[in-house]
Amino acid sequence: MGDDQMKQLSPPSGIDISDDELVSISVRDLNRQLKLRGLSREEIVRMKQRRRTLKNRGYAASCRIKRIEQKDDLETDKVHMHMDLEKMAEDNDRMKQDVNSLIAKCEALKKFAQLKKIPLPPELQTIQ
Amino acid sequence: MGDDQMKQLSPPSGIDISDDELVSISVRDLNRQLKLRGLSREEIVRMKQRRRTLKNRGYAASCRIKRIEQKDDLETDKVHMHMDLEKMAEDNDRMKQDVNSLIAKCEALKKFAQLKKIPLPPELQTIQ
DNA sequence: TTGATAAGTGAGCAT
DNA sequence: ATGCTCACTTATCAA
Repeated sequence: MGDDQMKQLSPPSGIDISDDELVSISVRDLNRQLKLRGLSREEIVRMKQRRRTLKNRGYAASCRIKRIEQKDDLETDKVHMHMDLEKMAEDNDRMKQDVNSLIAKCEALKKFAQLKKIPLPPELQTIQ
Repeated sequence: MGDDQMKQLSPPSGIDISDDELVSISVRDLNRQLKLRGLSREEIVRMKQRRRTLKNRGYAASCRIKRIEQKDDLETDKVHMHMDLEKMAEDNDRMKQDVNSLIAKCEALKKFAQLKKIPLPPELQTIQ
């Protein structure tokens, strides 16, 4: 399996190509280069594996970034919903006050009618 | 660095102790065992390293589990807040209707008064 | 020494 | 082949 190049993948066997070049180059171009310089089958396999490893390194990084972003999104959502909830609760309180003051107002009007002995039509007798 | 035992940490050099035993045994007992059987300094170092690696494997696992749980918690919170928001929105709508019907009721009472030519005291003339 | 976590590696799955 | 994700290893930091 792995044997000589652990973190330092760079030039494994006399071929000078940087990690950056190796991951970006197309398969076609890579094959061309490998043939152009006469590399043994072993060396070709190793070069391909190095490429795959470098690719994997990148995939792992984006995977981590993605995970963090998703978590951030969830946390942002949470904050927003908290604000929405608070705003709605305020609206609710305000309206509860409105309802109470309107009920009081109707009561007062009806009290006034009673005081003046004015009979109200039945549909105006209920409150709410 | 690493050389012979990658995934298969178990018996690295003739000493029979399972992964499970090795991670659970105390440092004191481990040292006792290591001396009891005559292990070379090299073997002792490797055994210690194997123990550390096994421990780390466990830490990594709990780290993963923790991450998943935190995400689940966030998602659960989100669902709950969604429900709270909906419930509050309903309350809001209901109260909005209450306010409107109460306003209508007060209007009707005042209309009735006007119709009957009954003068209202000023504090009863405003609505809301 | 112990525990936690970020980065990197390989396995395995899906496209 | 490419990309993603899991489990594992290693390095590193904190307690």
